[in-house]
Amino acid sequence: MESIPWLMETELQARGTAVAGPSITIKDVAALAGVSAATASRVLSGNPATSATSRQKVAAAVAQLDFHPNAQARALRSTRTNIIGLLVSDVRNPFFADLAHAAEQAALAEGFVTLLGNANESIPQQDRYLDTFISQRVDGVIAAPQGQGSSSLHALLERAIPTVFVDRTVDGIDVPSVTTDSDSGIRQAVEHLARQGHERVGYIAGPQSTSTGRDRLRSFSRAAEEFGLSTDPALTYFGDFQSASGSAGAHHLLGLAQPPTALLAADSPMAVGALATLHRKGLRIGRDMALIAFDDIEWFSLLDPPLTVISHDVEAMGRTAVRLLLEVIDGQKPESVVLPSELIVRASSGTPDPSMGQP
Amino acid sequence: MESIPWLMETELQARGTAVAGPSITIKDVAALAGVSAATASRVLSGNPATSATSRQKVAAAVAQLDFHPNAQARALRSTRTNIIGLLVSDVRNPFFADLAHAAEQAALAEGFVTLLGNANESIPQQDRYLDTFISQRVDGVIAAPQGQGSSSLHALLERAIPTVFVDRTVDGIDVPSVTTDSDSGIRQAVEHLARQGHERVGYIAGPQSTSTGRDRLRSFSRAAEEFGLSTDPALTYFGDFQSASGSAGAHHLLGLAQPPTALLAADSPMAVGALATLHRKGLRIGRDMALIAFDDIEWFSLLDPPLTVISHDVEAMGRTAVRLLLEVIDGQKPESVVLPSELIVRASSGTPDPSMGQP
DNA sequence: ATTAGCCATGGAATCGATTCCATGGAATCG
DNA sequence: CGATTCCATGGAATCGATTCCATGGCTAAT
Repeated sequence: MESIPWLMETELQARGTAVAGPSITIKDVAALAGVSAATASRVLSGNPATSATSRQKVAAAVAQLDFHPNAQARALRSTRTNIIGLLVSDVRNPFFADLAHAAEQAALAEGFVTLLGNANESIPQQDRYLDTFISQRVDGVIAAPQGQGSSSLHALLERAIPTVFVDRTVDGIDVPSVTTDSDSGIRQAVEHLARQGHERVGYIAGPQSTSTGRDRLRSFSRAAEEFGLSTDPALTYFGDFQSASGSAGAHHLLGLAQPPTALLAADSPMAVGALATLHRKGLRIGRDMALIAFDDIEWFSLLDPPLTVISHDVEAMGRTAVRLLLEVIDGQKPESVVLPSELIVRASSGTPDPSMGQP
Repeated sequence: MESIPWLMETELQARGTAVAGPSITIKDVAALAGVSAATASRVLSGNPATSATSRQKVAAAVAQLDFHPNAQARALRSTRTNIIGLLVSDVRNPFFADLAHAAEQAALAEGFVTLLGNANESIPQQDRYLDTFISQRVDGVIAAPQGQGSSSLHALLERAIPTVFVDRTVDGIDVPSVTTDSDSGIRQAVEHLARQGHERVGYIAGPQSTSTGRDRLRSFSRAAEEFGLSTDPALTYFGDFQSASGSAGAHHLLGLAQPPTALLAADSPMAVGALATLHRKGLRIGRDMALIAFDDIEWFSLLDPPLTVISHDVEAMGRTAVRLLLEVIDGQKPESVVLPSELIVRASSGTPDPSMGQP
């Protein structure tokens, strides 16, 4: 048993604040255990070529020194970092918060830690993070991508860094993905509104630089036509998936010469923004103006009236993304997964107010 | 100009999916630029001891090879990782989502990336992450800690890893922190309720294993006494800062022999839970039962009635935490920062319904 | 009993960047 | 014009773990 002078607790305590000493390495552990660094390493990584004796001695030394292996050194040699990069657009959006939580927990269960990046719907910032992920030599990336395959995205794929897209995809880039089949939910929503007697439905679209923005708009247009709603292009407002654009969108649509009697927002922050505008204008939701949101959030059902939404299982999406990513890391080529969406009718989508639309 | 056969794009493209080749190192860059690795390294790290010629040649080589330096190797030698660890309890809580977003953006602006950990209000999971942060040799940690200084927390501090507490603190651990002065906001809220004529106010407390849970309860109790409200201990329900416990708390408090006429929840998820219970019971908020939440959230003002809240500046909290952390990393010993809180009166905190409290 | 085979072990090379140190050439000064 | 300083540069050591490879001690098989 050796004494390691610069580790003596008493000395540290005496100074009040600890001072960074030379950190403990596997050699210290090996020396204390009376084995070589190679053997200590084998014990730590669970290599079966170790005797019970050395396993026990190394474990004791690790505990006594409170040894925390240097992840950088390990990663450098073994080319595995046990880090995954998670790129979302904004964790303040509850959808991405749920997604990030689910992915992070699933990754942790598999021994990975998560580097989080918020792209803020900005392509330069997305690229900044992808470049960082490359430099960090992450074992894999889960991304909700934006745009049409930026240079950093190509750099990622050229280096064969395992990547899975989540929520969104990029045309022409063949990467496993976990997405939502927005079409079914939107179709149900439009059908539901048509049945309630709505004819002019305003659509607050997401940015057309995202696959979800495009897909949902296409689904909406197709369904509007199918169920005989107005296909007036003025009824579509292009937002950016953020709350302020929802407000602006609602404001714009309500100001049309022929305003809609119902609004459908392509994500929840924009729905919240639209809600705020409707409140400000004193419109009663579900009576003066119907509102349906894509994405369900716990408290949407607590609003008065409770919001009709298109719901999908975000937690499953995060979990599945991690599962697919692990398969890619493992050298497999998993199939993409498409999760269902469905309409949940609550009380914000009633029949149109006859006083609306007739100025 | 050399050719690097395994990097030829055509070959990669031909295979459809890229195959991980030997990755490009600084030696490749140096060779292509016709300088030594040492010089290339100096250029890359902005060391002034470089000639304009080599700067230009290295830059060209970096661009041509799309070189991304191996962060692990760099960290191993230089003992700086440019990674900070961010430990929160749950990003699905909008408060922590805002905090995480603000901290991550501020860190990015300073050249740091963020490892995110969700402790889920679980001490073992908190420790798991702190241990991981130690192993990753992060340059600093921002944590919303729980409990009374776990072993991993001490391990962190013994190693002199720069740490800043955010939102919460741990008694007896002297670490710079950024917290909210909950007391002023809670005092205002209680005074406001007293003025409205409430006498029995139910308090849905946070877990007493957190400093915020304890502080807010103490503030509430003190204010209740000061303004002459009932100090009946049955009016305090102990939740865990998560939504379900808010529901349970409201349910429990409403079932008392002498139920309260107002509820105050110590964080927003519990307020949402309480809201759900009130809805389910058909109670009109602000009329049958007043409700005030600690933490403001964008859509609280969109509820009907808009929620009275105790608000604080979460974005500033995240930004400040990063600033303090950088100061600690820089060897300084910054003062802790306490941010103010204030009551925002909206419509959920009206006068008590005389029919309540008399079964 | 002798050899083949297995297995735990330690020494040494390795991962990729940074940094210390010695060196040689140009610039500057007396 | 010779001596001194300055500065860009390359070689080599280094960070801390992993892993290849050779070795020696055992057991098992003939």
